[in-house]
Amino acid sequence: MNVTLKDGSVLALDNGATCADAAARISEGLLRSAVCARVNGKLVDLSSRLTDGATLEIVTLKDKDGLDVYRHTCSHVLAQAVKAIFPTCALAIGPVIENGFYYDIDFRTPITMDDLEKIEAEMKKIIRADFRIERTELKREDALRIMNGYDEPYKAELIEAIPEGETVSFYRQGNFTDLCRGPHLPSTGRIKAFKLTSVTGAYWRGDEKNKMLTRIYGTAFEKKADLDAYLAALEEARKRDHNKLGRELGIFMTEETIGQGLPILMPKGAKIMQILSRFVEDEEERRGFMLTKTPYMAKSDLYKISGHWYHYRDKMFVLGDPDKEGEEDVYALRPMTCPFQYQIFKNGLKSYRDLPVRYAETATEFRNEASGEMHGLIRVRQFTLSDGHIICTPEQIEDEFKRCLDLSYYFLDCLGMKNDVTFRFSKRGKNKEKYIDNDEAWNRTESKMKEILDDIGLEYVEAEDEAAFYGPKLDIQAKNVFGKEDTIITIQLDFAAGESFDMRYIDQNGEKKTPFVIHRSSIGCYERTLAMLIEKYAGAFPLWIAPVQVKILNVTDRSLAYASSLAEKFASAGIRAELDGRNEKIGKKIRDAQLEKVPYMLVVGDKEVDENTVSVRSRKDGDIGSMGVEDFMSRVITEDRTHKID
RNA sequence: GCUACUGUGGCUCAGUCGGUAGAGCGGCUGAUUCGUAAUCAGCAGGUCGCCGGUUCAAGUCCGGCCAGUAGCUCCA
Repeated sequence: MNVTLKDGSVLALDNGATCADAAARISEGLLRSAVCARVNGKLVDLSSRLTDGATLEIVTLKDKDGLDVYRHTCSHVLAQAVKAIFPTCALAIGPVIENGFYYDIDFRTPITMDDLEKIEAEMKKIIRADFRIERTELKREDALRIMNGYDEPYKAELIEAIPEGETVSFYRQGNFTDLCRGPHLPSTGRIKAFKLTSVTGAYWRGDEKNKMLTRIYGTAFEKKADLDAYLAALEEARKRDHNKLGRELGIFMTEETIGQGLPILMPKGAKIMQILSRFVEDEEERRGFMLTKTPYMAKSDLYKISGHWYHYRDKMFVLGDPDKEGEEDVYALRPMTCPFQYQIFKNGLKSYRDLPVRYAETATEFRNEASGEMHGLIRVRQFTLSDGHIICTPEQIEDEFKRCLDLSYYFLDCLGMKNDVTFRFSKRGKNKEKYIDNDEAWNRTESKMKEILDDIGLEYVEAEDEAAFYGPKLDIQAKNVFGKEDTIITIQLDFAAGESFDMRYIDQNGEKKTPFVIHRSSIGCYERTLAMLIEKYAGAFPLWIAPVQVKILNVTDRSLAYASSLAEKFASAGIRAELDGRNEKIGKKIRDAQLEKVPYMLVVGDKEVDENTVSVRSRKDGDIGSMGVEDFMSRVITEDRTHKID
């Protein structure tokens, strides 16, 4: 029989030949590095038999799929080791993830990090034993009986989800057998470098109503050196953690007597937020937005109209007891700005000529997040959102949506984050209780958004069950140093607000019409965006964002008066400068300014005083020589105005 | 909220078998006036997260609470 290889050549093989036989025919080296095979585009074991006319590609660790198979086998080795040490535990699932794998296990008794070492040792034994890994297939009913017999309720539940009459596959290595679709490495000895990285909890099937299982995370690489490099890179990334760096740099702090999720922005953090919000407000104004300032709280009645009282109340800070007091006495801190800005639209009759109306607000909002969900500046209970709403005619949706995206993209560009984000089209899910019940409107709005996104040519992923309760969203996503993805900016279509808030405008024909609403953030929530910036730049912010742009360092007391006059001059020119007038050696002052990550340091001594110059040191390039004071100032002002990114 | 872990001067950490708290950095004071990543010396600073329990004795053991970290769930 013949099989076609990836390069188009044809390989003649004996009938009944396996993928491994084919690999051996190509080269011994390939057989040694082969992980699995891709036959007719489908990943299979090396031991699987080929058929005449198939297309074949031998997959190695150079291929991401190959690495995934390698790691998946590693998760089976983990399961085998765990079963050997804790025979009474029950296995759930053990998939591959972006940088490794995990296995969810019900230990039935708690385990600790110390147990990880024991498990790793057992895994090494299994790898050394080099068990052959064999695939077998069973009828669903037989598989179910066996799993129930082994007291593996999670596996049994997985099998139950498979349609009756189908066969399911198992993989056996030594005395251990696991339900698995495969494929796998040919033997356990092929694993060369792995490490178990953490142990945490995770709900069975991702549902908080289910039992919490123990999840063991691990990773594996082709070579020990690759594993070490990965672990070192992880260490390196953690040094950029905003939650650590942000505190060290005096950007924010928390205080337990104030409460969870309530960070204090210290002078430097507040400065950055002011720089950003001024910039955002000015640019929004240029693009036709009107600034509003609405109350931080409202009576429950308002949230009842918006629907938040029913869909969102457990996340709201409610003032007063709805059960005891008259409902009109119950207030709640705002979790969003929408219903407040709608009132502005409703104030006075609107004509189609007024539309689109664009409101923007630097809006502080409050959400009572569950206690375990807080994280530095990324997830907090009080935050300030560059919030805004566009009220427009249905015909204007497309243009307005594109303008919103363009604005956000402009801000991301100025922050240097344009290439760090991905786009997510968030749609309604199957759990319809979470969403406003109106299939027609959902279908219409979701297809409208898809049409717009495709027209722009945006690359995006579609996500089920991620929409707002009132409509679909375009979420702009970014990852933190731990690889965890969060939404930083969102643009949302809302088909319901116009009607529920009784918003109207008069059209060309003198008829009352209901407008459409777009919710949008332009630069996101300032706290979260700041967190991402800290991590991106490791605290060394571009000059235009840096809370301190210039540090003036006098060499001796003789140059203190000159240094001090420079500080005043810079301040009146709008340059954020600080004087370090301490009686310290210049080396010490430079070191401190470098650690503070100030973009420019000015060394001024007798020479500079005489010549009316400054000796400039850049945090990035070191000493860059001396220049006239005016020259330096115009350099800083230019970098600031043009939002230069290093 | 759930699972696991953590909490000792402002910061980073040490503190053995339960015997009454230690360092470096930082701060203050003094000396030094110095040219591109740490000058020297002296001094001060702690209800060991909080509350309770066991004990002759608790930073150390036990329980509860608070806060933090990672993950899960949820979300900007």
